[in-house]
Amino acid sequence: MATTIKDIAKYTGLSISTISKYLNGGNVLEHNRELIEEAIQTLDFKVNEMARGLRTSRTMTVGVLIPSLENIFFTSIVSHIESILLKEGYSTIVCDFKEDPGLEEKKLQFLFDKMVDGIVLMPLPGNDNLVKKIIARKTPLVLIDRMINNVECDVVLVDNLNASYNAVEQLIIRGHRRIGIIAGPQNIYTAQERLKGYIRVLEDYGLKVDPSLIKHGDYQIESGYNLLLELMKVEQPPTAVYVTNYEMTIGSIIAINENNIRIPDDISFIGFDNQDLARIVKPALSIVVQPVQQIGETAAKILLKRLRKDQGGFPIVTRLKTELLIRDSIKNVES
Amino acid sequence: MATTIKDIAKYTGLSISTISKYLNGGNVLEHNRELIEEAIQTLDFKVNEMARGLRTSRTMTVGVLIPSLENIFFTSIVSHIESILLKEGYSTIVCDFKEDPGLEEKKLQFLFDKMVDGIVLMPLPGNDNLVKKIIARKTPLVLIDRMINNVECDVVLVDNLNASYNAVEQLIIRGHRRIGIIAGPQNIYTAQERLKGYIRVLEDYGLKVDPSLIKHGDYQIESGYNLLLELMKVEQPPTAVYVTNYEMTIGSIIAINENNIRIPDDISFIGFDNQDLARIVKPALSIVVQPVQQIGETAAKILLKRLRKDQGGFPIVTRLKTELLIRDSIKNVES
DNA sequence: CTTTTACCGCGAAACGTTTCGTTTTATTGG
DNA sequence: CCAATAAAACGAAACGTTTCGCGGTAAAAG
Repeated sequence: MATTIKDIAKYTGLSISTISKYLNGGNVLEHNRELIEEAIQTLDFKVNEMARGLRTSRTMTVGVLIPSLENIFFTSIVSHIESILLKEGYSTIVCDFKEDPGLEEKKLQFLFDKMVDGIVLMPLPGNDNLVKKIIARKTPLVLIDRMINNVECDVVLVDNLNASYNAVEQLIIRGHRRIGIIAGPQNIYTAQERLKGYIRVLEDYGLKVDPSLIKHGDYQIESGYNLLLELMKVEQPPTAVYVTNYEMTIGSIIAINENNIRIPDDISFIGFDNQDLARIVKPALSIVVQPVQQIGETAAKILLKRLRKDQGGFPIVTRLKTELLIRDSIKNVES
Repeated sequence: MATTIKDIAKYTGLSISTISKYLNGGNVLEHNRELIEEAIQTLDFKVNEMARGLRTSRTMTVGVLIPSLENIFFTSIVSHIESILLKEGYSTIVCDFKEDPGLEEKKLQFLFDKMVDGIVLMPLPGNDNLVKKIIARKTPLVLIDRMINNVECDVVLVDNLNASYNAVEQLIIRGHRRIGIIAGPQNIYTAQERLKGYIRVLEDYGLKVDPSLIKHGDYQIESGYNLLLELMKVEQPPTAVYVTNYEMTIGSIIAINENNIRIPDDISFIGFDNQDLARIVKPALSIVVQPVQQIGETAAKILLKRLRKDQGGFPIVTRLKTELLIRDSIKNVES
C-alpha cells in the first residue's frame, strides 16, 4: 500500500541500508542525498513508525497523566506540552484519572502497555509507589505541580510558598489582621506549601496564627462553598480570606453571592488560578495566577532531554514564579 | 528484555502460532488454554503492539482533533471519549490546533503519519476539504459539534436550533419583545443553527425580527464584551439578551459588571454552556447546557463501530438535546 | 606510484507478531 | 478396529525498519 524504504531504494538504485542511513542522519554522497530526497518527495514516503519502533523499541509516544481533563489548569498545561513534543515528532497520549487513585494506577499500566517512551505525571498524594514503579522501569519521567518525598525525580513546580506569602502580604499591608485561609488537603504537597507561605508571612509580620481561621478543603467546589461559610461564622470572623485553588475559589464566590456577602466591604478576597474568573466576578477579583505555559514547556523540554538520554543535572527541580493580580476585591482597613 | 510470545511458547511447549491463535480468540484445547493462561500470568506477558501493528497495520490508536485544549467544553468531551476508547484498548492522541486552520491541517497530517486507526474531529469552518481528505483515505471519522455540507459522514451534534428556540421562548413567555442575540460566526454551522432557532421562535410568536438586535461575534471573550455593549447602545435597546457560546457569555458578563448594568433589572440574560458559570455569577444565570458526556460517549461508540468495520446505518447523524436551566437572570415584563 | 586511511554503500539478520498452508492429533462412523 | 473427517497445532514467510561488519573506492600520505 504505502510506499516503503524499499520503494525508495528501487527508485534511487541504492540499497535499503543506505536509505535507512540517510533517514537517520548518516552521511551520504551529495549526489545520492539529492536523489533520495527527490524520491521521498515524489513517492510521498513516510517512515513506518511501527516497523522502526519494533526494531528500536521506541514508540515516539509520551503519556501525560493528569487528575482531570475537566480542569482548565491541567489541560492548558497539557496543551503546551503537546505543542513542544509534537515538534520533535512525539505524540502525546493524554489520560485523566478523574481524581481516582485506582484509575491512576490502571491508566499508568495502560501507558506502560502502550510502551510510551516517557511520562509526564501529576501524581495524586499517597500514590508514591506508582512513581517509584515508573522510575524502576527506567521510563523517563517528569513530575508536575506536586513533589514526592524521598524520591529523586525531575519535577516542575510552582513556588507556592512565596505565592501565598506575597498574596497574604498584600492583605496585611492593607491593614488586615484576621485573615482566613481555605487551604487544600493536608497530604498534598502543593497545599502544604501554600499553607506554609500563609503562616510564614503572618509570623514575619508578628501576627498570631489563629487555627480557627485555617480551613482545609478537598480542592472541590463544594468545599470552597462550605468552608467560606464556616469562616464567616467563626466567633470573630476574618476581614479577608485567601482561597488556594481554582475550584474552591469558585465555590467561595458562589457562597458569597448566595448569602449576599459583599466584597470587599464584608470581606476582602484573593483567589487562585484563573484570570477570566478574576474579571467575570464583580468586583474584579484579586488572583494568584500560575504560569501554565511555562510549566508545560519546561516539563516538555526536560522530558525531551531525558528522551535524548541526557541525564545532565538530574534531578532537575524547576520552581516557577506565580503572578499576583491585584484588583478590586481588597479593602483598606484602618488600623 | 520483555517476555514475548516466544517465551510463552517455550514455557508451554506449544508453538508460537498456537499462542498467537489463542491471543486472537482462536480455539485451543482446554488443557492448553489453561497452560497458556498460566504462562502469561507468571511471565507477565503483554503483546507487543508495535509488532502486531506492523503485521496488521493497525495501531490501536485514535486521534482526537479539537480547536483548543483550553476550552472546557471541548476537553470534557474528550475526557468521555477517552474513557470509552480505553476500555477497548485504544489510546487517544489529543491534538488541538488553537483555532488555526493551518495548524489543523498540520496536526491532521501528524495523525496520519502516526497511522491512527480512526479520527474524531471538531472541524473549523471552511476546511471542508480536510474532511474530504480523511474520508478519501478511508480512515474512520466521526465529526463532532459541526456538520459539513455535501459530505456524508457520521456526526454527533446538538439540536442547536431547538436549544435556541426554547431559550428565547422563555424570554418571550416572560413578556420580552425586544430580544437581542449575540450569535456566532456566520460560516459556522452551529452558529447558523442557533441563530435560526432564535428567528424561528420570534416568527412563531409573531414578533418582528429586528436586524439591529442581531450581532455576530467570533466566539471569543472579547467579542462578547464588545457586542453586549453595542446592543445596549442600540436606539431602542433590548430588554433581554441571549448569548450563544461560553466565551462570549463570559465576555458579556464582564461587560455587564464593568458597566454597572444590572441583571435582570436592566437586562434579562441567557447564556451558554457552563453550569458553574451559572452559579458563580450573581444573580444566578440562566443557561443552555450542552450534554458533553453524551456527545463524547456517542462519538466514541460510533467510532468503535466503524473500527469494527461495521458500516451499519452510515451516515449516522446523532442530534442530542440540550438542557435549559432557568435561574434568576430573567425578569418578568408587564406587557 | 604505492600504501594507508577514510568514507560510503551493501547484504543479511533481527525485532515480535500474524497468517496461511500443511501436518498431526483427536473424534466419529462404519 | 480402521477409515474418514474434523479440529488443533505447527512451520515458515512476511510486515518495514535498523544495525553491524565487510568490501570497495577515492583521497591523503609517504
